[in-house]
Amino acid sequence: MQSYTEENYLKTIYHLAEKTVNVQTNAIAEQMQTKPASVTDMIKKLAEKGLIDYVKYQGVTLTETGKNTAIDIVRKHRLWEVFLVDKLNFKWDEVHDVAEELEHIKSVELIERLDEFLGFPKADPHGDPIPDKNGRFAKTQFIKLIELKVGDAGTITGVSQHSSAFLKHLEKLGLTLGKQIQVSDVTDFDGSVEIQLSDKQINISREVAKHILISSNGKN
Amino acid sequence: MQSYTEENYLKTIYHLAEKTVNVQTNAIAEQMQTKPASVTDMIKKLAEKGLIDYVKYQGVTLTETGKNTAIDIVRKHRLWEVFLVDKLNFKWDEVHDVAEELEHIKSVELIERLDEFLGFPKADPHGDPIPDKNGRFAKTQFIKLIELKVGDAGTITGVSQHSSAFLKHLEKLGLTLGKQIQVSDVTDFDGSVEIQLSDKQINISREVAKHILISSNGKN
DNA sequence: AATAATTTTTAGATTTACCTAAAAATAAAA
DNA sequence: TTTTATTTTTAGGTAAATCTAAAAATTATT
Repeated sequence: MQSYTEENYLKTIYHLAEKTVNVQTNAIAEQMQTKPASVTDMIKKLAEKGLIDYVKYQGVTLTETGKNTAIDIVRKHRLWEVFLVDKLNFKWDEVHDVAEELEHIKSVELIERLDEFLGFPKADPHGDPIPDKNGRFAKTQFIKLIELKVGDAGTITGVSQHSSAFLKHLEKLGLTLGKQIQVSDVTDFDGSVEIQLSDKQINISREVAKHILISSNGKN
Repeated sequence: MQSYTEENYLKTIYHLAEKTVNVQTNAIAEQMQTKPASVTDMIKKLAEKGLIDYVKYQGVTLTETGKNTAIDIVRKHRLWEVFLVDKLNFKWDEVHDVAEELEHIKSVELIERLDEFLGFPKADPHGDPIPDKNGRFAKTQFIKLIELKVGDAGTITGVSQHSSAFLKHLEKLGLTLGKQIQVSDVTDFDGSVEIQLSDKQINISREVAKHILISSNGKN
C-alpha cells in the first residue's frame, strides 16, 4: 500500500520515463514542485519498497511493480476525467486538478464499476489512452501537427499539453478532438502553420502546433 | 482550509453532537480509533482555528464556522453515497468506506454538478437527509421502530446504524427503505418485535428494532 | 468529605514528508 | 586535463499527526 505522496511520485516518474530512459532527481523535483533533496529522500524509500530501481547519482527507473502501480493511477485519473466531462459536463480544460485528487481513491470495485458506467472508454478527454484493468492499452501512433508537411491531412486525436490556457485556446480556435485538418501552408518567417478545417482556414503558432497530436490519414 | 484529518475530526464531533451537547475527548477518540492524548492535541488546534469552542476538561462544541464545515462534509459524503448506489449499482451496505474517502475531494464545482447530475436528492441510501449547498436540510421526524406500540404502522425511512453486517441483515429480511410495516406483536420474553409487511410477517430482535427509523402514518 | 475511579491533559518521542545549507559526485568547458 | 558548472546527496531541522506513560482535574462512591 502506497501513500498519497508515494503514488504521486510513481506517477510522475512514469510520465517522465516516457521521455527519457533514466529519470533524474531534478526532473522529478521540478515536476512535483519540491526540492531535489526531498526527492532523494523519497527515492530511497521507493527503492527500498521495490517500486523503483535506483543507483546513486544515476537516476531511477520503475520496477515492474512500480510501473503497474503507476499505470493504475493513470487509469484512474483518465477514467475520472471522462466521468467529469461526459457525465458532469466539465470542459476538457477544467478536469485535471479534480482528477488529480480523485485518482487516489483506493477502491478497486469503484474503478471497475466506474469504467463500466462510462462504457469502457478507450481514451480520456485529451485523447490519452486509458489502460484497462490489467494495465494494457494500445500504444497510440500520434504525429505532432508540427511534423506534418504541406498537403498532409489527419484527425486531431490528442494533445501533449494539458494546461487550461492551452486547452481553452484550442477550444476557441475550434481545434477539438475528432476534427479533420489539412496543412495548407507553413510560414517561413515564424514557423506558424496554416490549416484547413472543414469550415474555415486558420493560422496557428509553431508552439501550438507542437502540442497537437494527429492520427494521420493523408499522404506522409 | 482544513486538512483531511481536521475534516474528519469536525465530522466526528458533528455526529457526536447530535447525541450529547458537550462532546467529550474520549468519545471522539473512540470514534476516530485514536488515543485521547491525540484528540487533545487536535482539539487545541481546531479551537485555535476557531472551528470549535473548547474549555479544558469540559469537552467541545462546534462554532458556526466549524458546523458549516462539518455539514459540508456530510453533504459530500451523502451525495457520493447516492452516486455509488444509483449510478454504480453499489449496495447500501457497500458505500460507506468509499464515501469516507470521496467526501474529502475539495472542488465545490464538482459537488454542485454531482448534486445536479443526481437530481438534487434529499436523502442518501440510508435515509439520512442531504444538506443543500447552503447547508440547510429538513430535520426529519423519525421514530425508532422499537418505540412503536402494537398496531402502529409506518414506513421505513432510515436506519441509525450503518454497519455492513446490519444493513445486509435488513436486506435479507426485506426491510429496505420505503417498505410499509405494522407492528403486530411485541414479545415479553426478549422484547423482540413481530412486524407485518405487505407480503409476510417477520420477527426482529430488539437490537434490530432499535436501529430502524420509521416515519409514522398510523395512530400514535 | 475523603477516597477511589474515570477522564483529560501534559511531557516527551516517533514517523512522514518536507526544508536549507553544505558536501560530494558527475558532466561540461576551457 | 584541469577548472568550472551542474546535479545529487548528506546532515541536520521543522511541522503534522500520532503514540506511551505519567500527572492533573473531574466525577462517582463510600
